[in-house]
Amino acid sequence: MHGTGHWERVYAVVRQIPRGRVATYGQIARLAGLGRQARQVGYALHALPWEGYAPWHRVVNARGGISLPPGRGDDVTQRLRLEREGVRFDARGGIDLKRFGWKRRLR
DNA sequence: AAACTGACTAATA
DNA sequence: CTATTAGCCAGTT
Repeated sequence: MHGTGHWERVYAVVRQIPRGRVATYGQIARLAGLGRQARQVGYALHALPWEGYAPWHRVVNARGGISLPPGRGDDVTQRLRLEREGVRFDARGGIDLKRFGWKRRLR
């Protein structure tokens, strides 16, 4: 079905992430009013209705790294897209959230 | 209906 | 730094 579940809420927040910025699952969960169910955020993104429904590639884990399991190539796609938006990865394959973390309003 | 699953996080050891 | 534990909860089997 569609529109069911609170995933739409997650998608709405993800769409607000500006280009060249990234947000963590926990952050999305909080902004979406889901409290601490960061897992559900990742789950929601996995179940995207279709590619382009929301910029899923701008969501990373708390360490600023990609959480997608390797093997499907999705992780590569995510990194590629982020780099194209100007997000830099360090040697460890992590993003400096201090610089690229999405600061929702403020400042 | 009960058990299992999972693109997570934070705290502990 | 890595490993383990617990919390969280909707969707799937």
